[in-house]
Amino acid sequence: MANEIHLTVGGSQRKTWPAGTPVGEVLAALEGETSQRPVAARVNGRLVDLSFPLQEDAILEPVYPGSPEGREIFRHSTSHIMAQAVKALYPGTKITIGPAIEDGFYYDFDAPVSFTPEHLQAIEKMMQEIINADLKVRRRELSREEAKELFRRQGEDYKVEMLEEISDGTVSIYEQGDFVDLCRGPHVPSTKRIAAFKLTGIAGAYWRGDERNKMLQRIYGTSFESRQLLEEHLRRIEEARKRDHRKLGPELDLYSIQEEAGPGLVFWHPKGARLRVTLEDFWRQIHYRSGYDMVFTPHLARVNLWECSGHWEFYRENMFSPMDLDGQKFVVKPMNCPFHILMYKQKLRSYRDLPIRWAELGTVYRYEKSGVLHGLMRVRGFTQDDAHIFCRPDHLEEEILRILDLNVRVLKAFGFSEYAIYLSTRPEKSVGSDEDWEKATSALRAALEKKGLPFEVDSGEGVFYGPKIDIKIRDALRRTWQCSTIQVDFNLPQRFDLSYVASDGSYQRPIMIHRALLGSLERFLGVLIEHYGGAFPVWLAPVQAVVLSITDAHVPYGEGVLASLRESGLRAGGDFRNEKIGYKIREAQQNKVPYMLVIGNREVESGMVAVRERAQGDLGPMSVAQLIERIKKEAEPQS
RNA sequence: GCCGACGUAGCUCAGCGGUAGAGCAACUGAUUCGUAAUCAGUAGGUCCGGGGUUCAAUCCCCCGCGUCGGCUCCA
Repeated sequence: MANEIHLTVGGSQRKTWPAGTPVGEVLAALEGETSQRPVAARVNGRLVDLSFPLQEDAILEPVYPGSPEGREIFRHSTSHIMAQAVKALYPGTKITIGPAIEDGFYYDFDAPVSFTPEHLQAIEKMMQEIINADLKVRRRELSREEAKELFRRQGEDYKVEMLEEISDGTVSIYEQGDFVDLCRGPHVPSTKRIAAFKLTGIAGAYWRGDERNKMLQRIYGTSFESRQLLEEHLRRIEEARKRDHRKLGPELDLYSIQEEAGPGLVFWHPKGARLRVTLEDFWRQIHYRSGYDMVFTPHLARVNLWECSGHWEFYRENMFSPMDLDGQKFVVKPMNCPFHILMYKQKLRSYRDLPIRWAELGTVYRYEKSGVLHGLMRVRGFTQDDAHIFCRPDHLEEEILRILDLNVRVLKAFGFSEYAIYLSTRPEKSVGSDEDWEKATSALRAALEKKGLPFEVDSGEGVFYGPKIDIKIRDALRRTWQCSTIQVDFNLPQRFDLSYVASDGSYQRPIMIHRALLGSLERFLGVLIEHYGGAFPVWLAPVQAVVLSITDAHVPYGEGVLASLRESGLRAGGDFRNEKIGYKIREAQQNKVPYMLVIGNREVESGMVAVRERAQGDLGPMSVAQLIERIKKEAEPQS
């Protein structure tokens, strides 16, 4: 005799059902045929399969494929389908793990063949067959021992290894056709529910993410609840590809990286250099206005300095090998801090001198493993927009607040107003007293709160020498980039025995703050190229305007216009070649120059220029003075 | 560093065991033109580098270097 249970669906629908009814049946009866079908459900907040039998009164919420949870579920199911296809096509393949990730899923395999794009096509075909076969996805619970036996018989060593480490007595497995996987679920009820999928890439990945372990083969893919959404997603990837700074940068003649010179070493061409100079000028100005001083320090130092700082001990694998000079070892700097510290120590400092704020666009060299280099984003020589603040403990919160203030102002100038902020706290291995850590961490936290900046706490993710704030910016394609970092340091002041004379005549230890707002100029410029898609705003554009002559007869007038633009400080160029105007416009447009100034008979006669803006098109005639004023107004950084 | 793919003219790419080709760009000439490509001609290559196999290698094999996709790491 089945008991009756009461179910609440969608807040209002209360109904009575026989106990043991599967979730899917209840939802199907309530939803009718017309509405979107759920892929899973929440029962009293817990995610379950549609086959889950309801045994007690519950609040029932359907999970639809379009929701973030729904997507995660069917993507996870798609990864199972892929694993099934791979096992069917390539016997002997061992499966490991295959989760849903942001924008898709992957599955890691230990396979006897090494996968190529052609294999992916075959796998996709097989996956489609599995989907068309409408295989039911069944959940089963068994004891850990039974599961181990099951996977052992199938030769799934990785699953057995995983089971060894699971402490629960019972585990769940999911089956579809002849495929079985150890999995928590939930999953879609049938393979047919995967509307649109695509395999997107092959890569190596270490078993359990540990480089000492075996390298497995990972296949990436994605799936969506409709074909249109999948196509939209693929278009977005295409858009990101078009904006790739590694393509746009050389195309716009901004920079190059050359095999002949070495990997990860950047050459800034004239246009890229203009961009960088503009950025640096802005940066220096805003720092002077914010109470910083600029310093310059050497690129080399005796290895002893790095021994004293601790870098030689802890950071050596990232440093270029020392060079022998007159029997002494010198090292190229991977960081600027020890130099600023040496400058601090040049004289006795009074508490009245603090805080000292020293900023430097310091070029550093770090040995990065060859496989991690990536355009401008990850290089071996780069310039940090570095600063070190030496202050008293009672200054700390105020200084952090000032940094955050400056930080936000600088980022906003480039149109970055959305951040993901992380406060990282004390890690296991660290130096300094509990009290220091506590004070510094709460100063960081208080400053963030006062600024009203929302943040997440990354527990134990601080650097060994102190807590830190990291700010990631979100770009025009909504991708995030780590740029700014603010780190409190108890370690270096102690290692270098820094001190200041306090008001009572005693010697006290200053606190040091390391901070970078843009991070590295190379990376930041790379981010900017992608953020703007190469079409820099007028204030940054390496060339703000080009003068285009229609025929040779207009060249002298055009040269005059160009001269006055340059005279008034604008970055202007001219294209006076014997080419048709359409050709010149096309080229200027491809170079993403904000203003194109067309010069023909009409302009020569009226003493004007015909202005074309790269996005708005033809703006009509304007006097040169008017134009200069317009561009100058647009060229002021927004800070 | 690890796994895999790739490397042909400045760029995008074709080719293939018998000595390398296109389009765009460059250069020269003609054309003097009004808002995203005027026409014609010329020139341009250690086919990433080094070994090996072969009568013969850009092509096949091995070793490097570099790039790309990831992993690990990170500004």
